[in-house]
Amino acid sequence: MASPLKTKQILEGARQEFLSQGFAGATVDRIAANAGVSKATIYSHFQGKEGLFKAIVEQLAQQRFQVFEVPKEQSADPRKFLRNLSLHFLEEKSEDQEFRAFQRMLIGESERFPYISKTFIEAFIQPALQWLTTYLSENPLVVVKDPEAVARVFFGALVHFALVQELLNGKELLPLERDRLVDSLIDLIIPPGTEA
Amino acid sequence: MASPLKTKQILEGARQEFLSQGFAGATVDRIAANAGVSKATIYSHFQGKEGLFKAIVEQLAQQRFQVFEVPKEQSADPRKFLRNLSLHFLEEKSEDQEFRAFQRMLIGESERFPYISKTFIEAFIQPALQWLTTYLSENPLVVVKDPEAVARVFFGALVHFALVQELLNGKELLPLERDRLVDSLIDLIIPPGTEA
DNA sequence: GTCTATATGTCGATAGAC
DNA sequence: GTCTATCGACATATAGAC
Repeated sequence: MASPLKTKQILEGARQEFLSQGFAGATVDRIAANAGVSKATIYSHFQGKEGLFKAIVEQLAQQRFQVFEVPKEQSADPRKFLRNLSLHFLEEKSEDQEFRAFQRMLIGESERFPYISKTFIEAFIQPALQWLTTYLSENPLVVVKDPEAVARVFFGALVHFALVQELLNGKELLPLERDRLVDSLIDLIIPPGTEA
Repeated sequence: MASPLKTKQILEGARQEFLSQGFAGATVDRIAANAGVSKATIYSHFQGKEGLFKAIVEQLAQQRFQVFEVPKEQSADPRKFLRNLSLHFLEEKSEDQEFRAFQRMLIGESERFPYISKTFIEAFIQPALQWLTTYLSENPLVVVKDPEAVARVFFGALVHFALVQELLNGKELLPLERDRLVDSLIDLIIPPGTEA
C-alpha cells in the first residue's frame, strides 16, 4: 500500500510547497507536480492534505531542527565561548532558508494547528533553554541569580534579532551588526573583568 | 463611487477574516457576509482581495499599533521605571488578541507581502527601539556602553518572551512568571546598587 | 451605489482502467 | 500501486437589473 520511493518524493514536494505557501495557500496539485506523482498517489499514501501537512511538520522538527548544536570543546573563557556560540547560531539560522520558512509557517499557522508550535517547542526551544540554563548554573565562572530567566533573556535576544533582521527584512530599515548585539549581550550576562 | 458607511463595514469584516484566516485562507464571501454587504460592493470599493488586504494592514499599523506608550511621569528610579514599563508592555500585548493575530499574520505573510513587515517595523518596532535607545543614552543614572544594541536586547527579550508564551502556547510547556523574566532583565541592564 | 445572478476557474478528493 | 479523468464544492471576479 506504500512505496518508499514515492513516499519520499511526495514528502519532498510537500515540504517545498507548504513551506513557501503555508497550509491554506498550498495546493495538492502543485505538490503532486513537484513530487512527480499523481494526486491519487498522494491520497493513497497520506490521509489528505492535513495528514500530509502533519507529516511534514514532524519530519522537519525531528530531522532538521531538533539539534541545538554545542561545540564539544568548551573554551575555558565563558565570554569567548558564549560569543562564538551566539555568532555561530545567528549566522547559521540566518542563512538557513528552510529554517526561516519553517519559522514563518510555524507562527502563521500556530493558531489553527497548535501541535506545530508544540512540536517545535519540544524539539528546539526547550532543549536550547535547558542547555543554556544548565550552563549558566554550573559554570563556576558565571554568576547569575536566576539562570532560567537569564537563559530566556539570552535566547530571546538572539532569536528576536534574527527574526526582525531576517524574517521581517529589518536589515535594511534597522541595520545593526551582529557583533554589536552579541558583544552587548555577553557584557550584560558576564560583565568584563570577571575572569578567574 | 464610495459610501463611507459601507467602506467602514467592509474594513471591519475584512479585518476579522484576514486576521483569523491569513490571506490565502480568507474568502471574499465570508468578508461580505461579516460586513453585511454583497461581494459586488466590495469590488466596487476596493481593487480585489489583495487591495483590501493592503488596506487592512495599513489601517491596523497606523491606527492600532502605532503608539508605543510611555508614561508621562517617569519615576526617578530607572529600575522601577523600566520594570513597570516592561510588565505593562507584556500584560497589554499578551491580552490583546488582535495584536497577537496581527503578529501571526505579519510573520506568516511577510515573504509574500514584504510591505507588511515594512509597515509594522516603521510603525511599531522602529519607534520603540528609538525611544529605548534615547532613554538608555540620556538618563544619567543609566550606564551602558552601546545603547542601541542594549535596546535591542531589552526589546528582543520582552517580545520573544511574549511570542513564545502567548503565540506558541509556551505558557504550558515552558512556564515562567513574567516577573522573573523582567526582574532578571532589569538586573542585567541596570545592576542593583547603582542608585544615585 | 448596491444588489442578485452568474461566468470562469481551481480546489480537495475519488472512481475506475491498467 | 499508480495513473487519467472527473466529481461537486467553492474560489475570485463581474454583468446587468434596480
